[in-house]
Amino acid sequence: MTQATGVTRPGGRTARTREAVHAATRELLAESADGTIDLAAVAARSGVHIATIYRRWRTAEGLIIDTVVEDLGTRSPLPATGDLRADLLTWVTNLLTELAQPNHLAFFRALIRVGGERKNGLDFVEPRVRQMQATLDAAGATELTWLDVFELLLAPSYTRALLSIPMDPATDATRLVDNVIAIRDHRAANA
Amino acid sequence: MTQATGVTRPGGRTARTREAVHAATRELLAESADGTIDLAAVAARSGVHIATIYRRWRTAEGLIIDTVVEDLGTRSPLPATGDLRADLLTWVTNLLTELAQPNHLAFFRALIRVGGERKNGLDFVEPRVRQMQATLDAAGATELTWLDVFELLLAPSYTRALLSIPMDPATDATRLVDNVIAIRDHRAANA
DNA sequence: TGCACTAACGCAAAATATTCGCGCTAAGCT
DNA sequence: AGCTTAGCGCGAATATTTTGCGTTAGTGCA
Repeated sequence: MTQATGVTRPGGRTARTREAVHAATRELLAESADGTIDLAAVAARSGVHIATIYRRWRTAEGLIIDTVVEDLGTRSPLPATGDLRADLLTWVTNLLTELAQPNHLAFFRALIRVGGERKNGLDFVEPRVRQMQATLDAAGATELTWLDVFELLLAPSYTRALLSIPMDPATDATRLVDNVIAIRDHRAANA
Repeated sequence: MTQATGVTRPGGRTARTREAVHAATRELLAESADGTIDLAAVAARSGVHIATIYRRWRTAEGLIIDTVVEDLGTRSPLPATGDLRADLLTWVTNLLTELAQPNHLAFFRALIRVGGERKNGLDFVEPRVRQMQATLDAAGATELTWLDVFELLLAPSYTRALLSIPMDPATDATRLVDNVIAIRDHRAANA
């Protein structure tokens, strides 16, 4: 025996397969109106056999998550100028605008379908929250934590998008951010 | 022609079928660990042919929503004593406790899967919000609207449950309610 | 560099899941 | 009581997902 068993082979053909399927998924997701993709179509467009897709990603949701998460890494950094209100406003406005895009909604929808079974959903939200922490630190907002950001900004934004409750990025972002500021001031006063 | 066409027939056999399927769904949902049900199992337990289930409810999600929504009507009323903080605390603590139950989680998950395609998700949340409005009115909290309740209490609670982010009903309910009170005070001061 | 080992793939068949066509039963109207 | 047809059961057709098996090609080691 010249090689240990159970070793993965991420390079070569496997990498090409992965990239081809991801590309096809991105395209079909962009064309999809309801954030759903047909695995048979992914197989046809990517040239990868459908059985391979089922074996590697198990479900359409898993494939969507895997694909979109890859994109999330290549985001523009968040503002951290020290002006908490302005920074948050920029961030939330961007978020609400993005959530109108069907593929981001598809991502979160897929995430929820997978739910708590395989991964902790927090693992996906955490990178965003981590970036946000830098904005909080720059503003010296020691009264606020990532949990506040999650509860006051992320959760309402995503939930409204998921339930198709219509929203106006400018107006809604302002109210949500005002809430954060009010809570911060309230805690600072009671400290 | 002695009868107009296109008339539905909700009584008799149709009603019996509906009830049998609902009962089977409730049972299987209670037994299910991940909030998923097998339509073949529903058909077997209810004695209703599986083709009928597919025809009437289209998908497992539709069936789950239809079943759980029926139960939601038979809830205990919310407290509306005029003590806003106490009332909200009772309500949110109950909500967080309920969300730990798998079948309620299954409901919301199914709701999101159906998403914006068939119904407006707000239609399901609206009854809860309407009840909550009575609590707000009793406390004379004119600074707050249903949207604030949705954004500050409902959205964070559901999102945390959906993403399997662990929570402690007592601690988390307190913080969420404190946020609402702080925002109310803040708006009252700036009025 | 070449060889041994086997992970990952393609293919086709099997197993499940979903939809459809058709006749029959019985709900609801007159 | 009679007539019409919505809604159901049944079985077949179609679509989706899984599995077994032979082949191809990464990867470590001599």
